[in-house]
Amino acid sequence: MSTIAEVARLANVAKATASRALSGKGYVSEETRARVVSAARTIGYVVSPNAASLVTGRTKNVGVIIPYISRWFFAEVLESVEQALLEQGYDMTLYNLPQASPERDRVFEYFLARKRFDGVISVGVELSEAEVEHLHQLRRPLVGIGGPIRGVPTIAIDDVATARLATEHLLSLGHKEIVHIGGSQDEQMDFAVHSKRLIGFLAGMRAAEVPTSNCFYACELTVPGGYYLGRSVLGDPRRRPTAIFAASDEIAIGLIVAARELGILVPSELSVIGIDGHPHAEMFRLTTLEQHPRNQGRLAVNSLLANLEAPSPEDESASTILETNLVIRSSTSAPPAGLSQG
Amino acid sequence: MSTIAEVARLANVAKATASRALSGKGYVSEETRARVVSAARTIGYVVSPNAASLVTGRTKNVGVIIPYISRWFFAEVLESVEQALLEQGYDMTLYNLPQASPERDRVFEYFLARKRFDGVISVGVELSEAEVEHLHQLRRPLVGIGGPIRGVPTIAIDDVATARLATEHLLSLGHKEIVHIGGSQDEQMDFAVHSKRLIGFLAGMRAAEVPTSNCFYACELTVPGGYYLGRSVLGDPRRRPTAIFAASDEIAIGLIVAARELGILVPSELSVIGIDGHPHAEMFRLTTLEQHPRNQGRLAVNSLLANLEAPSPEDESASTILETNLVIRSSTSAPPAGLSQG
DNA sequence: CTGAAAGCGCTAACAC
DNA sequence: GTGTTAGCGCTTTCAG
Repeated sequence: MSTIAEVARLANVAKATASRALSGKGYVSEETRARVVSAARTIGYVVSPNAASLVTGRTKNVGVIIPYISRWFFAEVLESVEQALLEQGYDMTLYNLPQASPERDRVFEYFLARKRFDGVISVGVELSEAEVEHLHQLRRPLVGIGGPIRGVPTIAIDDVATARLATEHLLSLGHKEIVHIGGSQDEQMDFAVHSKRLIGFLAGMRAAEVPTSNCFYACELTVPGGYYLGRSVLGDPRRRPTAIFAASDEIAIGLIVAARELGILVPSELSVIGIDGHPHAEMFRLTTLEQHPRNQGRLAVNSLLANLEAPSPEDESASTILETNLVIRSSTSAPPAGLSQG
Repeated sequence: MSTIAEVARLANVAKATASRALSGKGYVSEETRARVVSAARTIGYVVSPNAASLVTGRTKNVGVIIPYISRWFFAEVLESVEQALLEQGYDMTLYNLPQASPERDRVFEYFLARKRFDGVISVGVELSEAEVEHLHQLRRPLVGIGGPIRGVPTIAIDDVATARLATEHLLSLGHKEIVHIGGSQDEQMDFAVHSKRLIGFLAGMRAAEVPTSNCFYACELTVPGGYYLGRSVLGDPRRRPTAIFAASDEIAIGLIVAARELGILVPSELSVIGIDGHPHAEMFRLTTLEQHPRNQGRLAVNSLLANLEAPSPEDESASTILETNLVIRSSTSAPPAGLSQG
């Protein structure tokens, strides 16, 4: 409602001075500044970022694109990103991107093209060449979370190494009958995460010279996905593994529910390890590798804002690979047969 | 990058004509319009909503305030709101409001005051008088989801009636030993939802003349919350109920996990009914009352945008109470003892 | 240190 | 139907 002109009038200064006093840019005497600030407070003045951005080019608004809101990992990233942005005075505009679709195209061609953002954070979205091109045309800093984007700094974990680590953990306990349950290799999405985790798993198994036939099953990356697959995989005692490496904690939780229904004790008869650090891990006796979504969110925001302050030239493709910490949230077990390894 | 002036030059018209052609407001000959549109496409022109909003007062941006992102109900509302807004060409700026805190104050006093929004949707947040006042001062339409806000239209379910319905469902199956597990009455938040559900529960019980001493327990509204409480409540066979009405599906799921660990069969030995319509209900044999979060989100957006088009005078406080449908997602059972009810 | 003036990109009156 | 003009609220030269 109130404009800077009113503040200026009330403080008996020019608009320019009021602007300087309020924004902190440029010289203003302490006395004048105090008068302006008090005038602003009196009439409840707040700058209009719209008007300001028209002249400065800065909007104090960051766009975030994300494929899911309700999956735990994404929700955590979102919360941390929003919080970090707010602390710096930035608004967060959210786009929940569907898979390839007309609506998705519209986000890139229309919404993101409106020059509304100082920068864009892309969370766990595999972008097409055309989409990356659209984003680069904005000439605004861009940060990815979850996987590489051409010419864009990225925060990510090393999926292959993480999967291998999880596998090695189970192997070190003496397990030989290990199964990996992850996303479908056909419906490859995100950053081929499904493949990478499978690759890491297989690498770990092969290094330990454990046979790997029939030891991979695919399902949806959700609790019910893991549950229904678990009922079928664990239902057959002949091919029942002693340990499972699940590609996400959601799958792992579903598997554990299925196992319990079948009377299989977790973890004594079946060890399960997942990836994420889900808050339900403890109650399900789930071992999990922490992915620290909140850290990833904060790192992304910091990186983006740093780039905004001091635009770096062309080393933009530098990516940050996070270290994964093996956190034993609960007791994984040695296999029932008690085979010792090495 | 490109401005409407360039489009105008390329199409050999004045800026105003280009504006009319592109926005569809005002008379433009079909021929001219085509020329302008093609010119715009050639140079990849997209209007700057910032500049436009400076003169029109409209921003094509809606602010959403919400207390949680990762809880299923809220995530669903958020997804549906975002989708509905996008369809209408609106951006969604998200504020994840913490409980009363300096950060929260800042959202109301600073972020929401920046005149950046055409309207605001408040999801499941109990607002203080001061906060409502701040919102009203924006002179922008405002819609609430989840509970009443003074002078604001609201989308909500009838919590008392819903709780009573759930209770009556259990009573009708013949249960007498029914317990209600909900949010703490001390940490009252949201819209006294905890109280309302307790009230509805007690009303149902009393109408059926079933005693209600020691039949309410409080916990956090999460899966672990329900789980840990369940371990203690169900661990004592002497006071074990035959049915539980949980204030949320998350609590209910946690309870079921605890029950299963204790060897209690669900639903044959213990019936559990929750509220929400959570996607995990089926795999946990959970009966649930649907709350239809996506519908609530869409209704809120429709109501808000309708108000934007044609601002209604002062009947703003009209609220929409959604009907709750009793959806039996899986089999609730009669109590083990098989007492039949008149 | 402060003021006057120009202009960011756009739309809304008002002429023609 | 279309062009001209003014101005939304702000920051930023450029004088003083």
